Amino acid sequence: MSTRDKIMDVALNMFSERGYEAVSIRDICSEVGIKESTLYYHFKNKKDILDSLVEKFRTHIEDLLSHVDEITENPAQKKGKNADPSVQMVDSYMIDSYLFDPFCNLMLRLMMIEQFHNEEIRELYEKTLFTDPYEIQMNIIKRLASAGVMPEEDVEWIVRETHSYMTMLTFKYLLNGDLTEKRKKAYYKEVHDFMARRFKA
Amino acid sequence: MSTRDKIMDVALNMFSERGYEAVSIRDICSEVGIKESTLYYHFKNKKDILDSLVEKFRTHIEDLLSHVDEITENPAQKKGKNADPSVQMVDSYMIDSYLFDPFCNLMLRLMMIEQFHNEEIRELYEKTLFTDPYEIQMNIIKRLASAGVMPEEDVEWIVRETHSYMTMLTFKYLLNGDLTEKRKKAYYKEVHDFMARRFKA
DNA sequence: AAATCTCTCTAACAATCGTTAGAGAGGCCT
DNA sequence: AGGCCTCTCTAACGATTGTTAGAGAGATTT
Repeated sequence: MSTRDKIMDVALNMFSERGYEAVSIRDICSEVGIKESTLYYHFKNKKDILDSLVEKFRTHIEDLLSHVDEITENPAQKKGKNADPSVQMVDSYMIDSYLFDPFCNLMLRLMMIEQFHNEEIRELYEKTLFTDPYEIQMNIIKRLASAGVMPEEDVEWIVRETHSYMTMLTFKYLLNGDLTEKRKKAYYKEVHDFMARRFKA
Repeated sequence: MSTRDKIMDVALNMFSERGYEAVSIRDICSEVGIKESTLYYHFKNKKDILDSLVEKFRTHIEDLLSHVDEITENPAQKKGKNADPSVQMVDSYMIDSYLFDPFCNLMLRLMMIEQFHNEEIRELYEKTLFTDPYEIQMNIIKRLASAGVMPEEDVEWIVRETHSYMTMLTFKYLLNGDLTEKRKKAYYKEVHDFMARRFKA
């Protein structure tokens, strides 16, 4: 891993736990094992580290969303031995490579902290935790409804309830204290229980 | 308002927006209009301000919870011209004097920021945003079920869905950016829509 | 009237903050 | 071999951090 990547990695870990302003350049440097002036060779100032993290997250999310669209539109391709409904496929993909993913999870924590005094981060926070997940759920469930798997008229409320349940669980288990195996397990179990009830299969 | 109260008020406003560590003693003092040494007459150090805020919130919440218990157990007393079900009464009480209350709302924001590196605050955060609200909903809906208003076997899932919906709305509208009238209105409307659908009355 | 208590001030302390100038070491191109 | 580019270092800068000693003003108690 390059020095630049190491700096970003360490900075994200510290920022997401203590907040951007509470972490000093010297904290980051001593953890990485470099002198302060070396950091300033890779970043023009402290803010530049934060901006780079946000930019990296932006492109990461774009890739992820386009991949989700792909799965949603061609669910048949991805079916394995048991024909999972695309809801479950997309959800398990979102869990593994978004909510459980170390980089994304720490970025969500960082945004949760910084959103109150940074409008750019606030918008990204709202988009990635509320707007995008809702839209993803909506696309999938609309598709299921038009395929006749569920009644058309209930779509909106099914989406709302699914989305709100997943969101609550995310805040309760994944954006609360350390992301331990125990919390991941508890989260996964509750998601499974909800899905089993909602889409009885 | 006493100097001590002014300090706590200003500190809470600043802590909840920028985080505890990012706010300096001088920031607080110049906003209050006192010198640093005066602050140290009222608080033994910076941490003491935070601890005092947490303590104030703790007793505030205790009072609030005991009042909610009172309403839940004697709903008849509080009925006005139209006989609201106690669900709605408690919920509207919780909204006005908890989620919309300036002190409580700012404390929730502060706890949201500080929970990642302060275990005491994390526990209080989990209790006041997840554990307590769930229990309150459970008490009310159990009461409605035993009164025959709704089927007993569905109680658990009705509580879960109500709680998750309310929690999601809280994070989306009340713990996101500034607490504007617009966001309050949007929150209130969505709560109303959900309740109207859930407890068709 | 003297003494005590309550509250605020001036002025300073060492430590830490973000940031920079400039030198040096190693690899690559001419 | 000489020059250039990449990366890291030493050493320091002015500003800001949390905190404290000690004096002074006003009200209250003795």
